Amino acid sequence: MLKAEKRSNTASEAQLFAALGDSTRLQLINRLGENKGKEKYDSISGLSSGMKLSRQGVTKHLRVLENAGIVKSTRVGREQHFHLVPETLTPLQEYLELISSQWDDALERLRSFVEEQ
Amino acid sequence: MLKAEKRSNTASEAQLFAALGDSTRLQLINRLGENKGKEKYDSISGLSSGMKLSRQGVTKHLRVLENAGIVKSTRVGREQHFHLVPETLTPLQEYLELISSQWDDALERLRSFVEEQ
DNA sequence: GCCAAACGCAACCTAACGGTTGCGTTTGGC
DNA sequence: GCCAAACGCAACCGTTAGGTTGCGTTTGGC
Repeated sequence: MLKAEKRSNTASEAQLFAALGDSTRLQLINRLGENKGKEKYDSISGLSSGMKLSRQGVTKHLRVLENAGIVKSTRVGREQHFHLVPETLTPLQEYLELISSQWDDALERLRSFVEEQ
Repeated sequence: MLKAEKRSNTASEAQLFAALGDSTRLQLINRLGENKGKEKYDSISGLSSGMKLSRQGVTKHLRVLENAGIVKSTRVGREQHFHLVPETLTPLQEYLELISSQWDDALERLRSFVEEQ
């Protein structure tokens, strides 16, 4: 097998970050996190109630999250229930940690370089 | 002083995520991480060389990153040097961890609920 | 069996985004 | 002192994103 690329696929990470880059969608994620298991709130109508925008607006945002793999949905009768898929976000956590650690490493190299002078 | 909100400001987090939600900008961040301290690559022209888009295109992306606080710049003569500010990203790491932990908690509550039956 | 709830589809609109080009200004180096 | 490098500003363009409205369809409950 070929070795994995050093840096994973920035395209898919960009898609994930972009999906999180909207405050309405972050609100939806918050609601799904807080009300996990409470059926009343994880349907489209349930999630829409209390939001400022229309049901169709909420639907569009949920589709974005679903296309990114951040949520999944199941149909139950006439309702569609959504739930989080937090595993999808772990590559982002790793990426953010990588940036920080790279920066730390660079700082370390710089420090030792300076000390050698 | 007032206590901080339970959930930080989703608006600024959304802005940060949005700034990361573009593969060109992730590339720029990667370059700034890899070539930290190498002056040749942290200027606008340096960062533009090897990219597919024009210098002005790169400039616009750098401004987005700068407005979000992910990079900062300093003027040195006729060049503008950019560097990462990784601290800006820690709220995002915390947020992602919060989602995961919330989900775990909810799972735990569900499990104990089931076991009580 | 009928009505309302929950949803999908599609058209439409405006504003923002990603990108380019053209041109002017400051600055470094020979 | 002159030229080219590095950059800022502004106009422009096509596409996408966020949001609405209208209407049709499936489904649950009384």
